[in-house]
Amino acid sequence: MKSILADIDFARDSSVVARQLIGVTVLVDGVGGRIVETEAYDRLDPASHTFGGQTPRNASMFGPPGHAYVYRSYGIHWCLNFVCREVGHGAGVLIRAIEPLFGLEAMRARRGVDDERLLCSGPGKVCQALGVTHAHNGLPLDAPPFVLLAREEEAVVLAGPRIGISKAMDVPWRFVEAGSKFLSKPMRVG
DNA sequence: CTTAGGATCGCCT
DNA sequence: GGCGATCCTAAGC
Repeated sequence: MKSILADIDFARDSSVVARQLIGVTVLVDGVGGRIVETEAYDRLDPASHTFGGQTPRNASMFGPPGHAYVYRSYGIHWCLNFVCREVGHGAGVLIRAIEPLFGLEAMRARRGVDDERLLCSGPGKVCQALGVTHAHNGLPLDAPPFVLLAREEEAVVLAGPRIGISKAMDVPWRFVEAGSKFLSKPMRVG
């Protein structure tokens, strides 16, 4: 495997970064795989945690780009975001699904399931499988335990509406790798 | 296939 | 008190 570090410009718009991240490999302590599903969120976006301004929970999303924003979802799950734009802006990319490639047994042990398709097919599952918790909130993505590896081939990316939100449903800021079997949900066709 | 409910935390009104 | 950028299980069609 080629270990070329991904050179993502996290200062760009989250929608641009979200598309560029499809096909990039993310590892946490050596466990991870190819990103196949992302969603973009922005300060001027009613569906974003940052829409209402800074709070203790979302503070790291207002921090420097290229760092992690980890939040607790529904009081139970963790969700991992990559911070975008500049300090104080409040934008990020939610990592929604990964194609498991490295550390499969660690993932199975943490998730309690065997089926590869169920290991990382959702934002909460990704964090459970990779061992991401609040302890990772605010950490830089270019230093351990994180590793980002460039994609080896161009990815075919489809865009569509985001999942699990009740505002800005028409904004097509969900990005998936076409044909992937590891998505949280298939991309609507047509 | 679809829908419903429970778990449970941070921030909102 | 209410509501999520969720997940799992169960039940109904």
